[in-house]
Amino acid sequence: MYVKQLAKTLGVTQDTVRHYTRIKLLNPIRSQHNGYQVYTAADQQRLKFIISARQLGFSIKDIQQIIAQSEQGQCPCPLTRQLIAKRLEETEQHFQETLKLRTRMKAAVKQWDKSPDGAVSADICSLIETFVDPISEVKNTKEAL
Amino acid sequence: MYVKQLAKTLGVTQDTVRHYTRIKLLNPIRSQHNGYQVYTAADQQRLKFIISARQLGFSIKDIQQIIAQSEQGQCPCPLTRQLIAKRLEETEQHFQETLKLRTRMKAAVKQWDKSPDGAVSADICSLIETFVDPISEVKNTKEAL
DNA sequence: TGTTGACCTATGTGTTACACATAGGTTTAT
DNA sequence: ATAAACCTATGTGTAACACATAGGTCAACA
Repeated sequence: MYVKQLAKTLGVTQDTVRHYTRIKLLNPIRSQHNGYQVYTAADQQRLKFIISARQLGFSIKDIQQIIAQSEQGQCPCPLTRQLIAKRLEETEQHFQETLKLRTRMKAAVKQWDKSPDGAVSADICSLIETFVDPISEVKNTKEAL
Repeated sequence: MYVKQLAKTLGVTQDTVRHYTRIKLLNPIRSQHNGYQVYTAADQQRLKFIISARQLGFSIKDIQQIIAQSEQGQCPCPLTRQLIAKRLEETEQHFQETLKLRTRMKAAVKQWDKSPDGAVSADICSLIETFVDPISEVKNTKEAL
C-alpha cells in the first residue's frame, strides 16, 4: 500500500502520513522496485491508533512514548492516564484563554460598531488604541474599592 | 534605551522585542558605539500598539498591514474592522474545537476511571483504543434513526 | 518499441510567534 | 590591567503538519 491509499483509507492527508513516517512513528518499507514507501497492515493499525490518540489531545511525543513503552512489553495504560491528566490541564488553560480572547474580541467589535473611524493622528489605529477591555476594567474597578 | 529596558517597561520578554525587531515591526537604531539596538520613544509607542493589537487577537501580519496603511497616511480603521471580523470567526471556530476537545478528554478520563489497565495484547493501549466518544455516539445514534 | 500525458512520489522548505542556547562584547570594580 | 557580572546579537529549535518543486512511474496509444 502506498501513501495515497493509506491516507485515503484512514481519512488523513498524505502529508500527515509522510510526516509520521519522517519522525519514525510509521515504519514503512522502501520498495526496491521504485523507491516508494510501502505501508503494511501494521502501519495501518498504528496510524489508526495515532489518529485516535491525537483526537484525545495527546501530543505526538506522548504517542511516541506510549508506543515505545508498549513495544517494550510494558502496559502503557498508567502512562496514558498520567499524560492525559497533564494534557487536560493544559487544554483547560487553553480553553479559558480562548474564551477570554473571544469575549474580548466580541466586546471590541461591539464597541467599534458605535465608534467612527478615527482621524489619522499621531496614533496608528484609534480603534485599537482606545479599546478598553471590559473584563480588566471590572477587575481594576473591584480592586480599586 | 536598550532591549532589556524596553522589554521590562512594557512587560514583555527581550525575545519578543528582538523578534519584532527582526521582522521590522520595530526599527531601532544601531549604536555606533557598541552595536546594540537603541530603541526610541517611537519604538516604545509602536510596541505598545502591537501588544494591544495582539491582545485583541490580531496576527502579526495583520498588525504589519495596519501599520503599513497607517504609515501611508490612510486611516487603517476599515481594515482593522475587516480583519477582526475574520479573526473573530477563526477564534470562534477554535473555541468550539477546544470546547469539544475538552469535553472529549473529560469523558475519557471519566470512562477510564472505571476501567482497569488493559492487558498487553496485540493492541497498543487498550484505554485509547476502546474509548468511545459520547458526542459522536449521540450523533451516530441520531443519524441511525 | 517508443512516447506522451496523467498520476504519483520523495524531499526541501515554509508556517506562527516567539523561546532557548551559544558566543562574545561591555561595564564596573579592583 | 584584569576579573566578574552583565548584557547583547544571532543561530537554531519548537508543533504538526502544508505547500512547492522536481522528478519518477504507469498505462495507453502510435
